[in-house]
Amino acid sequence: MQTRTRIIGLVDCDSFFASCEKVFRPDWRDRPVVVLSNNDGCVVARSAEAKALQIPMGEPYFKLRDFARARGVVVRSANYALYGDMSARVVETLATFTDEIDVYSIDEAFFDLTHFFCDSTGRYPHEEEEALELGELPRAVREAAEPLAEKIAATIRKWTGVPVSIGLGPTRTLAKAASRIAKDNYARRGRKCAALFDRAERDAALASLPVEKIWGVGRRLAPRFQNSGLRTALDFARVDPTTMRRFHSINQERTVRELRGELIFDAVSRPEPQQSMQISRSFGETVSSLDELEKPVATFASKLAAKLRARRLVASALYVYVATDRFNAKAPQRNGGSAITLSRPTNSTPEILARSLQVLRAIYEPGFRYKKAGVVALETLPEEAAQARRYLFELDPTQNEETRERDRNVSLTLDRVNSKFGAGSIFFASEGVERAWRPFSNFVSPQYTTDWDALPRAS
DNA sequence: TCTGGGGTCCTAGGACCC
DNA sequence: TCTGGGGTCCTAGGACCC
Repeated sequence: MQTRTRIIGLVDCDSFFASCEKVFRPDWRDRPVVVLSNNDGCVVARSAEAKALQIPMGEPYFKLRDFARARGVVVRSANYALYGDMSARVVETLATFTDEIDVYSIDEAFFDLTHFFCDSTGRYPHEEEEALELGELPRAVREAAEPLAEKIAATIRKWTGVPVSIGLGPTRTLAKAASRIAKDNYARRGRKCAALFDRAERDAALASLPVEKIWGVGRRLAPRFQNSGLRTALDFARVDPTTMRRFHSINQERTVRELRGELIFDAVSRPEPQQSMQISRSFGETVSSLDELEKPVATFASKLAAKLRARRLVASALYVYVATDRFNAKAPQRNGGSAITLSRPTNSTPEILARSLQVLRAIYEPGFRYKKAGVVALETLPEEAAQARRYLFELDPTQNEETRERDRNVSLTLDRVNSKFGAGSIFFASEGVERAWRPFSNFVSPQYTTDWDALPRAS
């Protein structure tokens, strides 16, 4: 049975982090810009000019430094406060066109335009007059959808300064492929959008897309497909779905179906609540003693609790891990971690902090130079769900209501002060004042949009 | 000083049960 | 005598995404 073809779009910001940096520095408009990961470790975003210089994604900065200096590449440390705020502006602009949006990541959002083109009975005009195959649209609709996408892209650019590409298709996987085609062919076509509804056009486009560029085919699987003669997305789409499942897994079967125009991943609804949340960092310098290791772990635990509260979630369990430098082959290696179930789901800072340190003390082993640690909240639940559950279970006798109330108040005060005076204004002594582990961030731009003192000046 | 951080889903295999 | 078949739950590991 064939259901009505949906019009699914993907807004994909071009070189997002690099573009955000350029918005506030017009003088960098034509310069290569790269943005580094935490700890100034490796390249995570490259402007078009930087890509033209063949700087690879993921390149460690220490390998790039001399080249960047010689070629006038602008190098920035990641500034997530800025990118998060710019991302919200892009989504707000998109929301002026449609309510049906699923923010997929900091630089991508899916949306649905089906309702724009259907009449009051939910049908497309002229749909009966054309013999439509799976994933196809009536010609008139097809020809109107792409200009609308162009308009959305132009509006986002105008209102936020961020350049975006938009792909349209009957499924998420095809919308994603279309956005890539729009990006790859922008110079030649001069358009920021592409659509894959027409069967012949779709086949031609998929034939030009290498198999490793398919959404859902990564670094490990791509060589396997190539070895069996599947070199393009079109080759891939032509494999029988059942065969694909037998030789690979249900994920690859779904990808085949989506490339054929069959809707598998719904466009806008992803109702499942988040299941885990973590804070982890590599350290600027290795640390060895338990005493020193407690500071970053306490800091991550504290940040994690605040992040849980911000999303109105609680954690049912915690996992704490520590690791040595995996790139240092000469140093003895250790990866240790352990989980602990909380007596009751919580997002209070004092409790998460104390329990995290308890786990750390249990897994700590002396004699290693630790380079990284992380604290993970597991089995996260919405606060309301946890609230409702309280009445179903016995209260934990080891912790009375008074203590919980006090912890809640401490957490609320933390949030208020840090929101008013800036993140990190107050913190627990166990987080430490001297932070040898603090990651490097040597080239960070101002918080142009979230800090009054950093507003750009017009002169 | 020299290589990021935060997520999701699926599968295989073991333990255990009838 | 001689080792079925099916189900569930859990965990570790691998794959993917940005």
